[in-house]
Amino acid sequence: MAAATKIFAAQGLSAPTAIIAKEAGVANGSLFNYFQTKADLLNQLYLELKTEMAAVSLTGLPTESDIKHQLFYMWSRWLEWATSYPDKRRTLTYLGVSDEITPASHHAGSQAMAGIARLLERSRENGPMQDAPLGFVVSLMTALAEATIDYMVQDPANAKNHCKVGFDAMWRIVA
Amino acid sequence: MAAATKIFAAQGLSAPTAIIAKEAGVANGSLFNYFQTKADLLNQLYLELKTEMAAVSLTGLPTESDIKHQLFYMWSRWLEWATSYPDKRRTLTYLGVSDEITPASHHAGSQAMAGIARLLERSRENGPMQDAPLGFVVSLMTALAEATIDYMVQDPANAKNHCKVGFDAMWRIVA
Amino acid sequence: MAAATKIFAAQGLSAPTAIIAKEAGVANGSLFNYFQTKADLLNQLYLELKTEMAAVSLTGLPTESDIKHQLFYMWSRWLEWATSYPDKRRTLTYLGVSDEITPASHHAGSQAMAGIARLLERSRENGPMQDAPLGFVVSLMTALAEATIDYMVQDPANAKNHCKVGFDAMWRIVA
Amino acid sequence: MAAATKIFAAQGLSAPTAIIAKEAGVANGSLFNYFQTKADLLNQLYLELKTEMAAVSLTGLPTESDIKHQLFYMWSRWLEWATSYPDKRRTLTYLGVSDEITPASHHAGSQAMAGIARLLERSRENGPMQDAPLGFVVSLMTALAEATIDYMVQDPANAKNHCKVGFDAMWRIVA
DNA sequence: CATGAATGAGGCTTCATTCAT
DNA sequence: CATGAATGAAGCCTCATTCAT
Repeated sequence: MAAATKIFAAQGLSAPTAIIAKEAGVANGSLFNYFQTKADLLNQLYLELKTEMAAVSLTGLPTESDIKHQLFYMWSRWLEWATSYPDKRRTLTYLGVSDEITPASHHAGSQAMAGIARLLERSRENGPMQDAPLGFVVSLMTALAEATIDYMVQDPANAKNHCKVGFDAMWRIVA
Repeated sequence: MAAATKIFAAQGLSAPTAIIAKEAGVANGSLFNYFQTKADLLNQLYLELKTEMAAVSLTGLPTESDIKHQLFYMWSRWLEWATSYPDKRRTLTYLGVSDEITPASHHAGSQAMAGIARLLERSRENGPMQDAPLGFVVSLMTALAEATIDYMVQDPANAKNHCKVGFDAMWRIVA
Repeated sequence: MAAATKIFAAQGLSAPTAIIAKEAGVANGSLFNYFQTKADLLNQLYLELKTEMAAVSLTGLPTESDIKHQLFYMWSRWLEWATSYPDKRRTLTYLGVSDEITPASHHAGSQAMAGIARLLERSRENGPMQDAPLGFVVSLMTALAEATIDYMVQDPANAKNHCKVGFDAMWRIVA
Repeated sequence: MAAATKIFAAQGLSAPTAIIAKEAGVANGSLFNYFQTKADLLNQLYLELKTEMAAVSLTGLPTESDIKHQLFYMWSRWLEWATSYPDKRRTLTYLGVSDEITPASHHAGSQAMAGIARLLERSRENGPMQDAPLGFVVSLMTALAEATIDYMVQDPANAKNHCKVGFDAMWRIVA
């Protein structure tokens, strides 16, 4: 998985399985002892990365603090993870738009983000988006996060500031 | 170009050039009389679609109205274009993340959006993002637009409403 | 087709398509411009050989002679064809028992043998097998022909005699 | 062996050894503790089935009866065995035409049929094929048996009748 | 400039066989 | 003697690109 993440990040999803196997230090065919198909590998990797991202973002959540602080904590961890593991982040981005990822995987991916969605649900209570579908709000937040990450990666010197600016923008949307 | 747009939207960028040629009603070799390579086709298509999108969004801009109305006009045209030509939009999305698109093309694509950027520049004057890099603000707006389009396509019955909700969110970000 | 016949006769149906292409003097991939699939090649070859075999066996049939002479003429031509083109015959034998050959091809193959079946139908009139299903009689005759061919190939010096002995045996079965 | 027979009958001789091992309930590597190579397995299986077939056909032969009755007894047992164990029969057919089976195995297979050949030898005494090579006569009989079996399998309702009709045809050939 | 057959490198996948445990 | 993960050669097939007509 680590090898695949690295190679996909560098070469895109069209990278040959042979390269991944070599990176992993195993033989060409060995890869297919673990994944029946390349598409299988893509789907499992998608789910793993998505799950890890969500899990990391919620680990150590200060549940005692007020909701804005909690949301900011989650947001920070998310963006920190994405900028700390650019390969994982880039690969996850590729996978998210790949047509090899099945609807089932996409659905499972959304499930993994349920915790984040719940946080957002509470954040928008009484806010201007209280009547919009929650899925819509999640999509907007995700889009902002992605755009912010891009900017942080592109201009690392001010990463922390961009992170804050992105969060404030997001907060203005929901609350 | 039209044929390529249609085929890429349906099959992804890995669609064979032969299929595109057939869709266009020409011989498979003829395609290479117009584009030296497949990557060439991708880059030209990217630029064409991006330019069209930007042009459409600004055509008929009510320059006499206040800035918020102008921004909403642009936003509406953009999202209307995207939902009216789902093939163009989907293909443009694919192209946007493809590693076949050269930095030069990406740069030219940004140039095409200069008009939109100018509008946004004026919108955020004195707003909470007045100090952020303009490129960042454009990225956030683009991300919101994409997410909103996705939702409009997914739930066409309430498309108009989603469009408005998305705009209001965007406006809260900048002004 | 000729190349495939030769190679399959020599190496069995598991012969690589690359070898066939080389024998035909074309590139590896060119084969797939003519046959979508290796299975496709097998099926088309099966039909071609079966049809040729049946056609050759009936060409110049002495329709004025009595039925036994006609049957012997057909039988002789058949066995002559098989021994003259051992590659075709061997490949046809392989194809006949391959599970790559579709039921549709088998059916079409039987159709090709309709002329031979008609001859046999007339031969068995009033004979001991007049009440058996015609298909059964055809199968028995085919089986005898195959066995006789094997013997002719194996002992070419007496091929002509084996041919006659085989025919007499067959004639005793039907008339 | 039983597992191999079943799997080969269902999937052809190209069935993976791993599937056979699984069917046999052993690890895929264990198969190679008993057979040095897959070809080895094929050859041993060929011999076992051929031997069983011949042995069954001759068990309980009514040696006191006249030769025609003995031949019919043998014929019936043969065809009964083939229709009772379609997997064994089908696998034996595949093996018979496989190029993995060595000449030595083919020879040993013929040896196993020596008893049947002897019966046929006596049957054709003074008959129309008294001067033909015995091997030829055996081949013709085998061919008829195979064709008859095919028909019995295909139309089981009249199997017994087809068996008798096939025998009568064979008898007319030799006596 | 159009055509479309030919090319051949390269990708995914299978599977007989090995071998350390 | 059993296991089963690992191997890597080999096969089928795809497809961007060329080029003679």
